[in-house]
Amino acid sequence: MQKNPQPGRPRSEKARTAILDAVRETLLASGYSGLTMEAVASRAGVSKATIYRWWPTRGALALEAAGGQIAIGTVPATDDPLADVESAIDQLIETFSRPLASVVIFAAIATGADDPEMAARFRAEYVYPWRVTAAEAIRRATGGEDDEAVQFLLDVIVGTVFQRTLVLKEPNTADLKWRLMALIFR
Amino acid sequence: MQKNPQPGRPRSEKARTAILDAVRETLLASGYSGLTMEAVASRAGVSKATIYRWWPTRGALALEAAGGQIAIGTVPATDDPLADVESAIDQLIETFSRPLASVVIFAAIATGADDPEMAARFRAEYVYPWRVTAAEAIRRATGGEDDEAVQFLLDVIVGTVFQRTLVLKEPNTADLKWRLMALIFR
Amino acid sequence: MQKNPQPGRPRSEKARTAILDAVRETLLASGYSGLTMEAVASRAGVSKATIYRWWPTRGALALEAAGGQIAIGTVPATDDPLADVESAIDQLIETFSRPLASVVIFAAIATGADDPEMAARFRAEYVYPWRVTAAEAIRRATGGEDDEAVQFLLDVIVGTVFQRTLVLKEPNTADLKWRLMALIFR
Amino acid sequence: MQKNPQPGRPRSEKARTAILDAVRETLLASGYSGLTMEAVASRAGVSKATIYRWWPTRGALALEAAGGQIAIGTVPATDDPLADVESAIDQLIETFSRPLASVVIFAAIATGADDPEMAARFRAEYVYPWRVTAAEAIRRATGGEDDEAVQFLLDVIVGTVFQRTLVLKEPNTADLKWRLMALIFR
DNA sequence: ACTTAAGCGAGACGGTACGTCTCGTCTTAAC
DNA sequence: GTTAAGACGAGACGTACCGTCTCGCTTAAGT
Repeated sequence: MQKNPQPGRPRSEKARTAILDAVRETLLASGYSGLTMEAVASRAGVSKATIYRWWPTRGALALEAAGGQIAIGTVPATDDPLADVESAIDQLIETFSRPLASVVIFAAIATGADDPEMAARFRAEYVYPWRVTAAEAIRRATGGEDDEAVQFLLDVIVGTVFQRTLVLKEPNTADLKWRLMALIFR
Repeated sequence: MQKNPQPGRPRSEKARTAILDAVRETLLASGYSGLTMEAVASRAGVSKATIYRWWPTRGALALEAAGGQIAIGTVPATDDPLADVESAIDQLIETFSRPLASVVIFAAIATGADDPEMAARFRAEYVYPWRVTAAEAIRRATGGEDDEAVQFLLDVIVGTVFQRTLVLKEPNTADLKWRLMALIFR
Repeated sequence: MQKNPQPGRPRSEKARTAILDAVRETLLASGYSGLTMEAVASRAGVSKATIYRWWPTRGALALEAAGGQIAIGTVPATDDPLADVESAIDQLIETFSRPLASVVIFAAIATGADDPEMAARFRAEYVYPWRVTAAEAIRRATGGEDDEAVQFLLDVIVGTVFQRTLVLKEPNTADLKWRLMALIFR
Repeated sequence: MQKNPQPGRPRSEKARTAILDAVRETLLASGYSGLTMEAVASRAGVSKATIYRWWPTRGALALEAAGGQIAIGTVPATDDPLADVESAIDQLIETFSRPLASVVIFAAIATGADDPEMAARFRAEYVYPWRVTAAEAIRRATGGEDDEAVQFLLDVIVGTVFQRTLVLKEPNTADLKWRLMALIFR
């Protein structure tokens, strides 16, 4: 027999969905710089106040709207550690190739300059899970490197893939995985 | 006996200097997002029209103002190729550690999403010279790898250093060079 | 049981009043040429957008702000038609002597060169009512002149009073009415 | 072997003419509000500084450029004083009908609000000569009215013609003269 | 059924910055 | 010394978004 946990009109799921859809459409159509609150409100048929009631900044909005697209998948632990590392690299490349990824990841990194909190949240929510499981795979594949060495290899992988796919927009990702594997494991 | 090469009042070197100084001060004080044309004009004691007369966008302004800070130095070719590669990595780390570098490089990358031309100019002017000479050093140090392999190694170096120093803001850069050297040459 | 007749936040009467007051103060202090949107906004403690939301041009703003000062009063129809014509002339002289009248009437006439619509609105709203009732008074006082003759006499009255009080800024208006009465009625 | 009476390059008559022509063209094409110094300079193929060297304001410029069009002709003194008054009214109507007159006279009056000096110069140079000779004609035609009465009649004439032709833009000026004559001389 | 309280749309509000325009002044080299 | 060219500081233009606010109206749960 619980108390009314929240009196009043409940949050409109319809508005929430319309807003997040509008954010995705706007990001794809106009990029992060075109993601204005007014544009989102207008496209979603929603009042600006409703957006601000639930998301403090457009960064938070973009992050939540694109969440499903930018979360890097975790790496399973099979009994073939090399295959697991391969799989970690695949996850990374695949995520970075998604339509919204480039837009939102750039924004997250660039906004990080002004707003470290958002950058931290981005990493914690969307990168960290992959990082932990990928680290485990590398540790096993390399036969027990110390943590610093593993973290370094993760940075090599992330940095290189980021550079190739997002900064240089190199479309050919086929040999990227093999080159990285060869580099790391002799 | 040449004709007047440029009629009219010549460009004021004083205004130019004041503007570029104001840009640097503003970038350091308020970041790229605080770099408004009005702020620069006001700090430089200059009219907005004068800024727009010479720079079309704040991106161009930031690039020119920070130019000296973000140009990665080229790599000399000595008869110790390994030392040359070390030197290339040093140049990169040292450039990325300069006060303005983080701000402007993030901006260049983020703006690149909207304005590929600026990203291209950034690379051509400030990165490419280093890249060419660093590639040559790697080629010699590795005993004549093919170009694709060399480019890949450059991306590994740039990506890793970018990731470590700018994205993760890892202050400890001491072992970064040695880890990269060890990774590449065995 | 009516529906919400106007959705959204209602117009701020405070802002409206502050703007119109600021317009009047600015007109008196700096004339029509000093009536900039920025000056009004600043003096009224209001954003420029709020002004533009409700008035399309500074002309419309001046007209509305000064409306009460430049509307020429209508002429009552008593059973002494000569007294009514006198009263019509008095109204005119009195209106033209008000503090804002000179500034705004000049502006309305001068702007009329570029923007006939504003001149038309000025006449329709602030002059026409007087003109109709004054015409009726003249008609009765002259014993039924045809309309063209009456309109001509109105132009004589308006033109002469305008010339004397506003163009020549002749302060002595005492004999103006009597001279006009004498001219028109022998 | 005379001394150089004025050292240096003499004033370019060509530039002067080009400027005044450009002023007239601009006034006709864009009205007084379109008469910007930049527009005149550009149309005349002349530098702005050259304009400012010789005319202090655009008002002075307009007045000089349009001078020939807005000077009201003087009234001859024949032995038919009534005909002379008629002639005075004709001069007025004819002047007010010239292409540039409306534009410049409005400007002179409107600018008069800010800059009384210009209004005074306008009257002294372009209206006063007519006014003196017209006053003389009226004095003779009315058999020696006192000066105040004559000045009043002049204001009636000027005011009425201004009102009809310039403010109301009434194109039919045929009966205007006769109505004024009838009003003044019974 | 009635009350209460939050959610919602619409849209006005004070601000800030935008990029453009014209002003009147200035600085140069050519004439 | 005057000219054309054109850069300059100043400051208003009208527009776009910002984040906040004030309305009247839903929409449900608790009475």
